Amino acid sequence: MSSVRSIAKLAGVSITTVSRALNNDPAVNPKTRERVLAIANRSGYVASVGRRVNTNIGFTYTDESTIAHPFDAAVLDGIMRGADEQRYDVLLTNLKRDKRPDESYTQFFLRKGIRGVIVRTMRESRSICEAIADEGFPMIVLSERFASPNVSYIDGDSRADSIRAVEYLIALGHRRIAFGFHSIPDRDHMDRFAAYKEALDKNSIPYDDSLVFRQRYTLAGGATILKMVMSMKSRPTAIFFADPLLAVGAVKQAHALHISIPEDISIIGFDDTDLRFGVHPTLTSVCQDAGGLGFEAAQRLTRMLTNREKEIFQISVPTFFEVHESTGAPPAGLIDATTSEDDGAAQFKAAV
Amino acid sequence: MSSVRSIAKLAGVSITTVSRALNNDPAVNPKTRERVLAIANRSGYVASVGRRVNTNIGFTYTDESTIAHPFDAAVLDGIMRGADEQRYDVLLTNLKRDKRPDESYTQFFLRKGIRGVIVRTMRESRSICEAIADEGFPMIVLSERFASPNVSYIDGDSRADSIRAVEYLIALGHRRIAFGFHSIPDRDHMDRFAAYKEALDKNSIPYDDSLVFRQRYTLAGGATILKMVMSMKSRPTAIFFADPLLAVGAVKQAHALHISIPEDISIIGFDDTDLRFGVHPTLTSVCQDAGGLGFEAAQRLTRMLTNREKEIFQISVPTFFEVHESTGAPPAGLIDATTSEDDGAAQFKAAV
DNA sequence: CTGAAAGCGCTTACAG
DNA sequence: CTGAAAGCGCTTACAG
Repeated sequence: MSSVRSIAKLAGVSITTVSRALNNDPAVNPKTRERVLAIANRSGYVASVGRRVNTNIGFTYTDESTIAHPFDAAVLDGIMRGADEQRYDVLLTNLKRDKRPDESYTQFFLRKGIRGVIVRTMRESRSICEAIADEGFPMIVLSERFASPNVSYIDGDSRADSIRAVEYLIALGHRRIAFGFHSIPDRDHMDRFAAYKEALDKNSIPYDDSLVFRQRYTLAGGATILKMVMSMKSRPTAIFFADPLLAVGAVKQAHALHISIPEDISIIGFDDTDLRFGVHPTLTSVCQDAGGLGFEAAQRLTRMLTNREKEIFQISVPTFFEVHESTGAPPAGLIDATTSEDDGAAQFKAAV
Repeated sequence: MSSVRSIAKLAGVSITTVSRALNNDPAVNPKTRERVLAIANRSGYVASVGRRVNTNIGFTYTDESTIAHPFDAAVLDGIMRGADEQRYDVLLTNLKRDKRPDESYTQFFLRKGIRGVIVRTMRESRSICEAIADEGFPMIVLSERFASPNVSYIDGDSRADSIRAVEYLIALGHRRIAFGFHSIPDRDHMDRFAAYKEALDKNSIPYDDSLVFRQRYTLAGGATILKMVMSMKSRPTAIFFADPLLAVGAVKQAHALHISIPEDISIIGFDDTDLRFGVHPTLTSVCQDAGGLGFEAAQRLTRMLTNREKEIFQISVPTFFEVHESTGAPPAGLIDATTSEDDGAAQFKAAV
């Protein structure tokens, strides 16, 4: 391996001069510096000590990385913007892949050159976050919540707006409202499911298990839910989706079946980014600013590192509810579901 | 700052023992190790030398970071998968923000702990890539091409498929084919524009400047192009978009105007990810596997680093052309544009 | 299981 | 503008 010593030998100077050249000491003769740097670069020299700054925060997955998902991409973009102020860089790592069984989390992060970490975790790996917090390593968990007072987190709170969304449908006259979510029982989706039930309850609409649809969070999952809803006897007149892709997939399927939104069915989506604007009609949605979550997490973490303080953050950022064009009054014939048992299925068959 | 010395003092052991504990030497008494690690973690100890591995590649922007764009997000996802095999991590950095004027690119990267770099650049910053290559630092430029034989790059070659796409429209009977692209003169878009012209030329269709539309790469830009096309006298019967968002925006606008695709107008999009599937009808598209580009770049770079070889890669990955539902024969009344001067504008007005 | 001492990589005050 | 020497942070063969 290349070192100051080997470079000094090749350049015919002392290690002192090599060190100075590498650190841009103005005292060094420019020609000497040139020669030294050329040799250093050619031999792949890497300082094993010293000047190398260490201003990385980690964006770390406990399990598989899912960086291509719109939510994660937006979060990461926010993290980069948030880390900018204190001039930190962002290192993407994966605990599952690289942590050695014999090292602590702190050791793992320091080995990677990480001074603080933003963690993205699945439900089953929550204990990892608690362990990192117990070690005292600077950390913020993204998009989860913890009861323990020493685990920092930032998450979006979609509960109030999910209730608002369902009540908006109720105010428009809807009574049979379907709920679509994905089959991974993460906190966000369970929150929204609870909110859906709470909104029904507050408005004395009985909860009906047959109106709840679980699918993989894909366009096909959303399409499936739409088709199932439209083929039901006394079908729902609205669907509230807790997942962006499901909502988009449902809209796409509606077009394919010549079902009009919102004339035939109202749809409310959930959006972490800008997907609601990519379809027609623009989706009335509960919206979460994923980039904002990442920004906030990174800014707080890096400020904490700069100030060398130790703080615990437990922050819930409320979502916001946007009304667009995908919601309206229920179709006249279906307002009272009990008196028009078969209209839904009939209309669906006509559409197909 | 915390060091082996200060920790040794606090723990009441020698620096030797501290070093061993930090490196998980099995010879250390577990209780001693516990005590040392606890102190190390508490005092925020960071090894300034030694064991810290340095297996980072950089994903570096020369200008602004655009990580939230679907193309970049997909690329990064591919990079992470590609870096996995050799167990590299990915550090996101920005040359514009952090490079000191007095340091070489190599020094910048080494200071950041980066052993090789994947560069994303704008047209105006191509010279930076050449400078990095001249220094001999391991690098692959993503999604650009270079004539210089010592600059490594990997890019998607969409030219052949862009010609194929336009010729597919011609084969369906289209003669007036509009071209929509964004206003940033990057290589990709200029390539596709050239291909559009070449396809017309090969088929003896005169190029018409008024059928070429430049807009910002937003949904609104695509919507504008669709509206402009539909309101033209002797309007085009098809549009080929060189940008994903423009195509999606056009489809959305068509729905809003009750214009049917492909019955009223055929649309071919360009897709770096999966956007073509998110709309109805699924867009016939020239497709580029952005994740694959990132994967390939990262895998080759990290393998090169592992093998300590120096290679130059100049790789063009062909795109692929997918026919879906957004293309069909031109509307009967508009097949020969010269005989139906006003049909397009009339139909548009009726739709509005 | 532990430590004193040697030694590597690096930087820097001092001398020229 | 340069180098010999001192010194820091760290690791490790050797001794106990």
